[in-house]
Amino acid sequence: MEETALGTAPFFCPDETDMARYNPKEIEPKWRQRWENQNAFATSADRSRPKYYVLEMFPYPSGRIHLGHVRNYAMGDVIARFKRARGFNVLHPMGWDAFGLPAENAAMQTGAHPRDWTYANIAAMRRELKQIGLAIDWSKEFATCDVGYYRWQQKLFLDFWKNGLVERRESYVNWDPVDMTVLANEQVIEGKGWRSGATVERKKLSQWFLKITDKAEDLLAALDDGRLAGWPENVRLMQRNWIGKSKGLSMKFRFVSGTTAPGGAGEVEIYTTRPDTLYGASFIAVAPDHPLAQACAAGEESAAVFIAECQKTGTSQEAIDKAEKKGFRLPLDVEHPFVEGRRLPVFIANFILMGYGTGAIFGCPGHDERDHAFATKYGLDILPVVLPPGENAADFSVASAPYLGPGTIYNSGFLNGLSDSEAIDAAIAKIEKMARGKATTQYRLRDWGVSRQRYWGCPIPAVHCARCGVVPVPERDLPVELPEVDADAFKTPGNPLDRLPEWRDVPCPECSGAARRETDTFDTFIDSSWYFARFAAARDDRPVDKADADYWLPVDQYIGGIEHAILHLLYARYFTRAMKEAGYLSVEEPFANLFTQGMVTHATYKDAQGKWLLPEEVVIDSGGARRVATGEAVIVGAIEKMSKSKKNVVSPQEIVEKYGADAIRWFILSDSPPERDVEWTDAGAAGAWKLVARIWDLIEPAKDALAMHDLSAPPPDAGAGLRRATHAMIDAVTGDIEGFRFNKAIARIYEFLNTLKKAETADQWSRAEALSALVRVIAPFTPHLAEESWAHIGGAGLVCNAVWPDADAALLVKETVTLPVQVNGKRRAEITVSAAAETRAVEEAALTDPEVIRHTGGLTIRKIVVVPGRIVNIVAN
RNA sequence: GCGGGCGUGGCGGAAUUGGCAGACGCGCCAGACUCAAAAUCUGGUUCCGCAAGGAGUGUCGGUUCGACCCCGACCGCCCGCACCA
Repeated sequence: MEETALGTAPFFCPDETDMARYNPKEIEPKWRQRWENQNAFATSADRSRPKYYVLEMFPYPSGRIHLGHVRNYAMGDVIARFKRARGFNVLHPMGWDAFGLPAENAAMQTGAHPRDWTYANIAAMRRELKQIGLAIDWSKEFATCDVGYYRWQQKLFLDFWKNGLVERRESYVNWDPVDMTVLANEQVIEGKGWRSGATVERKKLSQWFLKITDKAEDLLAALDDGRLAGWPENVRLMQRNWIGKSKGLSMKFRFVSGTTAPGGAGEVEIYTTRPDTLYGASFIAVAPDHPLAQACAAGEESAAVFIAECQKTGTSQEAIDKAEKKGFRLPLDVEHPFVEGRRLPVFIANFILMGYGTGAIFGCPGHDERDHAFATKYGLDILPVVLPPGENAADFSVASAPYLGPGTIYNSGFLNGLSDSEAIDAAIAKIEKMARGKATTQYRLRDWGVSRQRYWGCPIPAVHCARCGVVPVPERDLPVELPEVDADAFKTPGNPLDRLPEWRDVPCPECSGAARRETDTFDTFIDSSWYFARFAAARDDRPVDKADADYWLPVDQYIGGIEHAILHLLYARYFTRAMKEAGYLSVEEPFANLFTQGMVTHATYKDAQGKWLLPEEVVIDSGGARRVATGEAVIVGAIEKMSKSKKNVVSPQEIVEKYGADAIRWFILSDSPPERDVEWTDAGAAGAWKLVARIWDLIEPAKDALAMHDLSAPPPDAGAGLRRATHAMIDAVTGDIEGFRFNKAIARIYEFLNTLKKAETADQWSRAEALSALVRVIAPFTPHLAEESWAHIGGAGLVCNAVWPDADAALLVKETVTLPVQVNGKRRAEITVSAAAETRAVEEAALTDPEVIRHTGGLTIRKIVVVPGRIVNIVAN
């Protein structure tokens, strides 16, 4: 791991003298109290103004606010405050994604009940969030574990069920054979159960599914038809790949006469996206779950053993992909459809997935990575059938590696000479003509399994009756509340709900016979798939109020981590469509604009024994990194995402305590582009504190400046340099906030501070205008400082209610421009010309410049490139 | 394994999207203030070179009057992968 170079200066910490300049500890709580007293951020019922719904992904109540949260909510807060200042009716709510596994883990470890643990965390985190000074309408707050929320989720599920969006079927879970419990992927560490250490197996359970694949086509179409124009291209691309639409061929291979498939099947159906490589086929492989494999296993012990072996891989895609490619030769061969007499062996293979296509493939080792590895291992033929452009058929080989690119088909009978894409069409046409298969469309997307065998989630409102089957809980019986359990119940593996007969055993809603409740709870992704609608349109008697939802949705700006690019965002898009179908919403896309922010990182520290150390245990001075307590040397490791396991976490509370909320907000937005990772450094936070104090130093002598100068009256000196700088700053900052370039907005503010400081000779009117603009543009970033400053210079009301300053276009126009002049691409001189100068005049000015003459002496001028307003390049030799 | 992203001074980053590479901040250096230090203020700060000048945006190659930006190959790091949220 690379050692990290860090500044060696001792950390600055403001002392009493500094606090006498500007004391956030007194000033910040004061303004937060005023905002609360005046209900400043309450969402207005006034529908005449244009609305703006800004939402950050709501937090999981893990216990403490971390800097990632601060970054996320600070960004949303800048947008919310900015849009308020621009006259929008802003909705900016906050809530808690409160169900989930960590609460049960905590129960196991500490004996605290998940409910108590969760609500205590919410209370602590709410307190911490409020200290950041967010412009949030707290009256909208809810947690997904509130019965008042999840009862409406149950209602939505029943509606979806009625509408045919819900299905029950079998699927695999990770099973810990020692603890006898279902494991989350997260609880599987290198193939072993996290508590028992036992090798995890796959086990089939009957589970609930939402049929997201039915909407795959529209979920895909919306990515490209402009409905998601406000989303980053990379997220749309990831979703497109995740949905994974492919056009291919489903076709049947006949078993060679003489070999009989168990169960009597005469053929096996495969799916392929590369029918152009059919002549390169050298084997057939089926998934371990394929009926053919299962049938063979029934009569053949060794096949059953192999299949059982395959089941010992976890359920995650990564685990399946990375497992060594293994196969089991079945006593079956198929006929090649085009080549008389060619026989292909049939295998069961661990890398074939039953859930995709038909669960069977033909292997073409010459042109597929996995098939190549498989064929090499089992000594199968590797035939090249696609010739790359520019290659010679005699020399080209795929013996050592497959060729995956485009090319011309050869060694392939009637397909010879066609391009790969022409050959796909030709092969499909031929197979269709032979009545052996047909062109089909496949999606990689699988249906959404929503059952979880856990306590701390929303109960699924269903009852299992031996006579009536699976029966929905009647709406009058909603909510199905989570029953009370002892905290001790979590120490026993498995789902406590299974062990509560008094809750579990109920009469069937239809026949009143003995029946059992569904004891699975919902995937917490469901909770987060409609919370935005509930924020906008909560009512006590239904999931959402249609009129409110119609006014507020879609969310105008959604902000959250890139780690949610696929699952959460795709599920929310699906759920919105399902809610529209059930008559609750009018939109199908929940988030008009999406911004994905980067992570907060920090250097990692270890002691000589390799134990992780907290940043607060480490001091960095001229002697390098040392332990505060003992003085021993500390190893400085890589800069990584803040995580508890590596202890590279900094508590926002400490920073707020030390420097104030404005400083933490300013720094977290200033250092990196919002979409990129930001490294937290104490020095950076200290720098932000200095900035806060510096702005106050500038404001302090200007008491009542706004009262003394009537800014609505004409300025005394329209062309003054300071006025130009002020309006250029307003223009730049406004554009940067709208474009989510907060770091650049902040750089512009710094630049303006430097200008303002130097403009000591400017008239008082222009200075008042500059300060008035400055205070209003810093308000979204450092709201407490802005309020204090606004009051000090005599601004009317609260600055959070003040209108955003307008840039005067007349002051943005430049009269002259300074152009660099290059000679043969190297910058040699600079000329200043009128902004309206003609190309001829610019050329003239460039050629007569003494530096240009010096560098072109003795050369012939071949060409002059003039890019108006940008650059001049003289080509000479 | 598959999918997505990133790579620019000592550090975070900027570059109007093909037009002055290094805005702004941190750090560092020098000066002012101070008995002194911190804080504050002023100036400097990509590298090599006294200078003229030269080199330079992960590496190699290409397109162009002109490339951090576009194209090709490679190297390194990070994120996601369906039961973590």
